[in-house]
Amino acid sequence: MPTAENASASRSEEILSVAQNFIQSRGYNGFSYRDIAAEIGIKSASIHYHFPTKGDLGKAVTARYTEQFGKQLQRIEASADTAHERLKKYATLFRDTLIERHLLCMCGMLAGDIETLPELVKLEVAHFFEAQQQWLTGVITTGKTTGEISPAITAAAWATTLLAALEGAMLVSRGLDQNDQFDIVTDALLSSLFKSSKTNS
Amino acid sequence: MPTAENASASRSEEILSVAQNFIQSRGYNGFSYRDIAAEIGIKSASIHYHFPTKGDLGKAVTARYTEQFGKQLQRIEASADTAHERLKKYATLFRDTLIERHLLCMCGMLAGDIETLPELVKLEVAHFFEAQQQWLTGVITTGKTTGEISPAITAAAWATTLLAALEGAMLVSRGLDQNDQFDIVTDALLSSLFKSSKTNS
DNA sequence: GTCTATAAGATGATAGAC
DNA sequence: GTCTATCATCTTATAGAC
Repeated sequence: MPTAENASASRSEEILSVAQNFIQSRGYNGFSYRDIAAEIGIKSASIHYHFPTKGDLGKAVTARYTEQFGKQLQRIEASADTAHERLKKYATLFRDTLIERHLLCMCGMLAGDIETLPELVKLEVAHFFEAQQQWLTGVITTGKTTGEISPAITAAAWATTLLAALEGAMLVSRGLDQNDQFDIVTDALLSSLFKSSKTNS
Repeated sequence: MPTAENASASRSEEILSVAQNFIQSRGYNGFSYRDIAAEIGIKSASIHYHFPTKGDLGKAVTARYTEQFGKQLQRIEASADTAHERLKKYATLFRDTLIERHLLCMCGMLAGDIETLPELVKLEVAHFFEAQQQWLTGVITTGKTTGEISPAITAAAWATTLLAALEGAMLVSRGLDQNDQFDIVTDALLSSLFKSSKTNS
C-alpha cells in the first residue's frame, strides 16, 4: 500500500500525496481543495492550476495509487518465494496502512463513495480491484502447483475472497476501533487457505 | 438488513428512512439536509425541527438501523434451525442490500467516514459491529455443538472474519461493478466453514 | 410542523495580476 | 506557478411567522 509521504519531488506529487491521505482518512467527499492547500501551505487556486477539477485530481491520485501498489506487489514477489509468504506480506501491506498509518485502502474508500464519483474515477477504482484480483489469483495458482494450497481451492474465487476480507477487516477494525480484529481475520483466512499443506513457515 | 421504505408512519420515520438510503448509497458526507427535504417534498428547515443537527440525525438513524437489523436476526433464528441455514440467510441480508437495492451496509459506509463523524455516531457504529459479532459468534458456537462446524474453528474469530468478508465483498463488488463477486466470496467462505460436516443442505 | 428568510461559512471553480 | 479577488452555489443551522 503506497506510503504517500510529503517529502515530494514536484508540487504535483505533493498535492497527490496529500489528497491521497485525505481520501484514505476521510473519503472523497470529506475534504476540499482548501484542506489540501492548507496542509501544503499554498492557496486552493494553486491546486486548480495542477488539477483543474476534483475529478482530474481524483483520477490522477487513483491511477498513481494503483501504480504504486503494483510496485509493492513486485517487491513482494522479489522478496518472498512461497505463496504463503507472499500472501502474508500482502496482508501486511493492508495491516500497516490500518495500524501504523491509521488509514484505510484508498480504493476501498472510493468504492464506498462510488455513487458520488466522476465516471473516470470509477473506472480507475475498478482497475485497481482488477489488478489486485489478478495478482492474487497468480499467487494462489502458484501455491497450488507447489502443493502449498489444496487443488480443491479455486484460485480466482479465493483471490476475491482474500481481497474482500482484507478490505472488510480494515473497515470493521476501524468501526470497532479495535486494531486486533484485523489480525484475527487475516490469521483465520490464511490458515484456512493453507491448512492442509506441508509447512506453514 | 433494514429495508428503509418511504411509506412511513411518522414524518420523523420518513426522514430517518430517506437519510438511511442516502448514507447507504452516498456516505455520511455525500448528502445534505436539502437532499433529504427534496426527496420528501418539504424544506430543509423542517428536518432541523425533527433533528436539530446532522449529528442528531446520524445517531438516530444508526441506532434505528442496529435495532431493525436485530429484528432481522431474530427472524432468521425463528425461520432457520441449523447454523448453515442461519449463516446463509445472514449473507442474504447483505446480498439483497447490494444486489436488489444497490446499497451498501450503512455501518460499513459509516466506518469509512468515521474520521468525520460526531462522537455519538461513532459509538453507534461500534455498537452495530459488536451486535453482529455477538450474534454470529452465537450461531457458530451452536454449529460446533451440533457438529455442523469443526471444533477447531474459533467462533469469535470466524464471526469477525465472516462479518469482514461480507462488508468487504459488498465494497469490492461495487468497486468492480460486478455483483457476482459477492456470491463468490460468500460461497467460498461458507463452504470453507462447513467443509467437514455431515450435510451442507 | 412547516414555512420564509437569513445567517456565516464552505465548496468547486475562474479571471487576471505578479 | 502562485497569488488575490471573486463567483455562484451549497452547507448546517437559527429566528420567527403561519
